[in-house]
Amino acid sequence: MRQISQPSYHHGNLRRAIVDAALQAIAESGPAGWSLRELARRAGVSHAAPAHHFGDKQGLLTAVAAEGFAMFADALEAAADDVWEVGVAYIRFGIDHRPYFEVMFRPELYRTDDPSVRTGRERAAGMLVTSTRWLSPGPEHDRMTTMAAWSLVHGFTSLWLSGALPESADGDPEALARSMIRLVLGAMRTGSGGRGLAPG
Amino acid sequence: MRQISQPSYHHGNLRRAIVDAALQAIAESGPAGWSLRELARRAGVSHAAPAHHFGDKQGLLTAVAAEGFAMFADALEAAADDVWEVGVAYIRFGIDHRPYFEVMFRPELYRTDDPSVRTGRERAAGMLVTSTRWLSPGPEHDRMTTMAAWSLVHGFTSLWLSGALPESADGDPEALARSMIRLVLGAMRTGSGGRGLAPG
DNA sequence: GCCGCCATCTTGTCAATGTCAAGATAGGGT
DNA sequence: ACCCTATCTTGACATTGACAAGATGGCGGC
Repeated sequence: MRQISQPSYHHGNLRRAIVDAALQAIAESGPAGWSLRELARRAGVSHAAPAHHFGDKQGLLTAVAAEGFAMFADALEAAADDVWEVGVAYIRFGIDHRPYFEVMFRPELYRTDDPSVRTGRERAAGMLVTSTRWLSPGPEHDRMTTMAAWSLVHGFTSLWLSGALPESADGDPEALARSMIRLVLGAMRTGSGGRGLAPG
Repeated sequence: MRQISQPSYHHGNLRRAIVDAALQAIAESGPAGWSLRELARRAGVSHAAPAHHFGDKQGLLTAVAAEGFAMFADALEAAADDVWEVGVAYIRFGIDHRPYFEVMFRPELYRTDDPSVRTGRERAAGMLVTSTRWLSPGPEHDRMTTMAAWSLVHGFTSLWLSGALPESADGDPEALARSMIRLVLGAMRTGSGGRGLAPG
């Protein structure tokens, strides 16, 4: 799902190489534990080369966030036919694409008003709204239901990534996530009379 | 709940002043948007003065996290008699003490094995475990129930702080949080036969 | 009352970083 | 063949985190 850019002049495709180096660096030491010059060294170019493509560090992180939101929306849409699996997809994306996720939900790192960021973010938000409607006890609870389901999966992902969950040592996050979603959202549907169809 | 330290020699209480300056700087521009030298300038001391008290930047953030976890555990314990209010207290702490919260759950920023950090974190985790036991459908679901309730309130807090929730523009977060907790955890208790007593 | 101790804080320094400006390079259109 | 322009390099500067060595001043021992 990464955007294809034409081969560039000297390097081949420096823009992509820098973004990939950034993703790797973020995976190794967090979204702030690296320098633009280090990325340039990894890509084998001069220290100021990245600035040409991204302007500054915030510009690079904006590109990462935009790419991340696009991939994220794709992942959610791919599960759209199964309400529960949208939640699982949310969590799986965060864990499988940790560097993207860690940037996306840290708005002070990048320019949240970037058009391509906005597009992806709104696409993902739309998926959450439509998929959780099936769980809501009634139209007047739609917003609250969306917020609750979103909080649940986002919280699980954040806690897992931060290592706060004791379970993160051993288990398989996806199986765990699926159990949790079944426990909570299942209770919401049966317990409060959600108007959704049984998934699957 | 801030730890009391004896007045120091030249400044009065530089350690506290630096921590307070850090909290303010984090509130303004995130946990990485400032420098030790800036804090020193704010406190009116030389650029290397903070290093004496905290060693390095990570040491300062470790002190912030430790203080935060202690306050956090206190806040949860203060609500311990009411299961639902523990969740509300979790969210309220994150929003009222945003700088602490943003550091606490970002383990790459500080030394998570610091003894005083560990103490506070374990105290808070214990509160979550005991308070959510009332919601669990049965002992074999205790861990899952804790994880679900924790994810819910942590996710809400994270999303609110990141500005991702559309509701964060207008409403009162505490009222919203209370409604969400009632919707979800209430459904869990009634829907799945939780063995807890009705709160209040 | 005085003195030495030592925690506290200052000054000086160094490599590394982000960012800007100016120059070099090379592929593609004409 | 030639120039244009995107791409990348080189050079520079202020700022930063960290370290080392020196200055300051309150407190305990006498």
